[in-house]
Amino acid sequence: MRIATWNVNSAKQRMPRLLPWLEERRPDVVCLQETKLTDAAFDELLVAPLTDLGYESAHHGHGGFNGVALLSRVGLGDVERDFPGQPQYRGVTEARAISATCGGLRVHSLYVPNGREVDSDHYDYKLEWLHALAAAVASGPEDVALCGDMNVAPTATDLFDPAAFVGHTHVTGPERERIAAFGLIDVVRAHWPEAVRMFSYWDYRAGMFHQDLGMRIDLVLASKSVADRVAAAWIDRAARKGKAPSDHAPVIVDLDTAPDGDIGPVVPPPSNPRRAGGAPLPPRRGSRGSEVTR
DNA sequence: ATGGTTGCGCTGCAA
Repeated sequence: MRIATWNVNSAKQRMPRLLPWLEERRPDVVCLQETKLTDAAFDELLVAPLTDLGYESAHHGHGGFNGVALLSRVGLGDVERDFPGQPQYRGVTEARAISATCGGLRVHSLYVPNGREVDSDHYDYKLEWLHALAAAVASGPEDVALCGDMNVAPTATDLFDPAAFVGHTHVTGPERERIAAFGLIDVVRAHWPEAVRMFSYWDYRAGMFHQDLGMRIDLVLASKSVADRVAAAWIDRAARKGKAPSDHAPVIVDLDTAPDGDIGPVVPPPSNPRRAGGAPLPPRRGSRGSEVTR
């Protein structure tokens, strides 16, 4: 079962990237953030093309800002908008969380508040929001994956230059402590413990992507029961390239055998015909191939 | 350069 999460920065603007990406990567469960749509607009724009691709979907949004969605081809049960005890910002409950049971797993699509400045009410809101989410998740099912834009870089390795972030949000002790307090496993980092420049977000401005000056703030945090099933975990950096990208790249996690031994939906081969069929790579430059050295 | 870009929805604000 393939799970993906992607902050699309407007589902409407990203449709020309999102739909072909779904066809190419074939995720079974997709968590979207920053759709910036109302539920009515999501229904009008996306439900028909998603149905054609085999997805059920659920959306939670008020338009303008925020907005989260779940897409699934492996069931979409017990959909919940917001979470119990979710804090408000200045009297408003923002559309930043939706969860459902997909393929036997409780999946959350989350858009954690940005925090803006450390000395702001938005930062306090961010910390409260993460604390309340941890309590809500702790009282939920054991098999869980929190997927989304956490707006926290877990460690200094997740930043292009730690010195550039001193005094800013996304890197402070309290933010990182709230992420750690979930007691869940950051499955991409667990899969690539030594990787550097493994980013999921690059600011649109000043050629940050071109210079590979990014951050890893889009995470899949999973219970050990789920993390033990991870066969692959990676950031789809190619989706940040080209025309009209989001400023975030998707995160993709493949789970192998389910706990009951059912292998579940099999991920089809890539649609790219040049790669389909497993054509052998050309020999490496300087390779002697199978020649026997005398 | 107190900068840069994108999106929303009107004009400045959020990211």
